[in-house]
Amino acid sequence: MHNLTIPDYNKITVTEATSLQNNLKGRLLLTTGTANITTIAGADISHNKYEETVYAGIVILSYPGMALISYSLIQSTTKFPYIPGYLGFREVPALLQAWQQIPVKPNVVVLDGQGITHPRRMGIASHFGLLAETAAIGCAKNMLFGEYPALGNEKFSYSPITKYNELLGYALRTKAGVKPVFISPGHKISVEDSLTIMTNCVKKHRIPEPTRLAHDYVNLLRTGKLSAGFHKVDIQESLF
DNA sequence: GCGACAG
DNA sequence: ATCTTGTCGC
Repeated sequence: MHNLTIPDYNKITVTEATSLQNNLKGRLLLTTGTANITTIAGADISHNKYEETVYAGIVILSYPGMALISYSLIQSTTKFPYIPGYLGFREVPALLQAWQQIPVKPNVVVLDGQGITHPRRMGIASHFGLLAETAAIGCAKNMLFGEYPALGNEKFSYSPITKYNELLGYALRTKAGVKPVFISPGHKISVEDSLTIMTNCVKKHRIPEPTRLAHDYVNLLRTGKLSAGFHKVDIQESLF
């Protein structure tokens, strides 16, 4: 009585997609369940312009050390175009494929996009978290929904993202004088913990390590420098 | 109706 | 997102 069938995203219409988002949002859990986090993943998609082929990847790092442990890469295709507000329908299917070939799942996954800072609270992080049944956080480079007051120019300055007086996430300055990133919980995590966790993932770049490395690795797959599959990283090699 | 609009 | 050269700053 609570299970709904997930349709084929290659055939779904935008109207049906909106309906599914409204159904899925009722299942969101915005409290943190994971007591101790020792591993965190970053997920991202890469593709060549005008092509339906997508290169998906999930990298797993130690937390809070941020050392690369392993990564899962997969090549797939999508018919769903990029439409603001519906990113999950385009990227989640391929990401779930990459997720399935990971033998030991990470404690939390960081997605490149919004979590609940979305018109129907169903940004890609919430969408992925629900379907993969995992804790997930959205870390976006740009805003989609909500407002935030100006934040300080110093590193780690932050300000709340709200909509109709409801706290949805935080704008976080990861480097002094640089545009902030936008954090929001996806699923199975709280707004406050999302900010704390992402703050611990910041190293030397504007983009926190999980999605930054995921982006680098899916591009290595797309350009043929790495092969699809699950790979373990033996020693601390600093490819990036 | 108009403007905005993750990747 | 991808493409693409130079350039400014730490």
